Amino acid sequence: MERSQIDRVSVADQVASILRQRILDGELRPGTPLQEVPLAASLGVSRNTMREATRILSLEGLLKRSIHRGVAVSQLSLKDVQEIYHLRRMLEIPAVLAAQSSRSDILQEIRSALDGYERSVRARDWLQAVSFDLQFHSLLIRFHQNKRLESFYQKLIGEVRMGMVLVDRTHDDPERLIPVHHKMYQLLTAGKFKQCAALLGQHLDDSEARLSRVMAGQIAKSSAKQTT
Amino acid sequence: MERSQIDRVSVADQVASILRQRILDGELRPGTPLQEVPLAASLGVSRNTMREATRILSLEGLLKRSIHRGVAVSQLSLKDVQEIYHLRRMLEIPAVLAAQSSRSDILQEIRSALDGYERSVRARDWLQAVSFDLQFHSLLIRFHQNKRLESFYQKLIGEVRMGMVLVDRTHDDPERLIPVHHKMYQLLTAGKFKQCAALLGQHLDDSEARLSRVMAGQIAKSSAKQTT
DNA sequence: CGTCGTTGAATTGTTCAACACTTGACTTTG
DNA sequence: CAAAGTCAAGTGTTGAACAATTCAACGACG
Repeated sequence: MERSQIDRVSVADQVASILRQRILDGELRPGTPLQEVPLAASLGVSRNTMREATRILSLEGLLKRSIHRGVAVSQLSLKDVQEIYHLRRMLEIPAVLAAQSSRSDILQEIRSALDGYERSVRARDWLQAVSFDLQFHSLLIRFHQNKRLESFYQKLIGEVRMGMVLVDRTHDDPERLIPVHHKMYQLLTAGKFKQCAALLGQHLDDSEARLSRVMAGQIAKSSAKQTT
Repeated sequence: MERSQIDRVSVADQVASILRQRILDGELRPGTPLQEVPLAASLGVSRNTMREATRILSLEGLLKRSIHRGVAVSQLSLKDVQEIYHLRRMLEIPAVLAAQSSRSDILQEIRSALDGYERSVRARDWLQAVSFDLQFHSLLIRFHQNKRLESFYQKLIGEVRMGMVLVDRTHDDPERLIPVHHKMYQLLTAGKFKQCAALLGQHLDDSEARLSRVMAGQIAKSSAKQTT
């Protein structure tokens, strides 16, 4: 295991980060079982360290642990999607309402997330586009100025992203979402928080519907055993 | 380590539960350092298992992990208290507003938490009183019918409780809180959700102020090194 | 023919012992 | 008295071993 500079985090944390990345990038798809020995060997760490890493990710909700049956990448159900979006509405909308134009630092970051999103969409980089989209929303949460809330929200976003990367790029048009985000940004800078909140609410409804469709297809596919 | 029946949870989870209990009961006070070897030995488990347990609790926020410096029971700052109560208001008040008298199952549980609270106060059992108080509020969150929210809230309540058990029983009158909770229950059963939410808001402000006072004293005490 | 133990390999759960690395306190030195 | 060096204690990580459990294959039995 390489150590370029001074580690300020444990190896277990690093391993967790690597796996988290792979899950969120869709490289490890929901349902995929992870075996301790081969995985630990492939990353050049001991089994104990790997166990700590999987423990971290299972507490984050990205992995599901069944005793004596190993861990597997979590699979969202439709109910999960409902739950998550209920929370997103509950957290993001008040965030926007509590926003203040004075927080130009956050607004600026939102702006650059927006730019990054447009760039990624034009470059057809779906993965990066999803990242910027979710970063846009994460930044809204920052208006609450609450660390605990941010980390909880981040956990939710991780779960959303796990499903998002499975979206069929050919049938889903990411370009469609640019104007909505742009409009929200404009309303924010103009101090029209209520209008922005209303638009955000619609956007979240739309987003939920889209993700639900994906998950429904995904669940159907996984329940049909081997039909290659 | 005794195993009475069929374990459906790992030893690490059990150890985590034991430590969680000790922290929430005030047996392990904020700031207390935990050493792996003696602790593992005293509970009859290996160091690795103990590490998994502390990993769990540190992700729950009950323990603080400093690399190469060990773990210690978390110490809430005044800012932490503010953050937590901001969240409590943000979650509990909408919960009450989303309540429905039809959920008589929850209402009934609230009722019994209330009864338990009164009983504990009369029995001068401060620890149990705190438990019932916090259970009362946890039940309100149930109106959201959202598992993720419940577990997040439970984490917050754990942190609150860690501070609550340090309250000076002699200077603080737990009996004072009975009428407020009683009134909230009445308003709930009567379907007067808005009034209930308003009262809850006041109650939370009061509760925050009280806890802040405790924490301020606690922090002052811990910053003054040895002055016995 | 199908159901129910039995067996056994594979995998996870847990322990143990060792070593590397970091920290903090103590000691030495200029 | 401050800066550098020394050292013990504690954490981070490893590797190997053993126990416990699961799962699938197999065969006995009704």
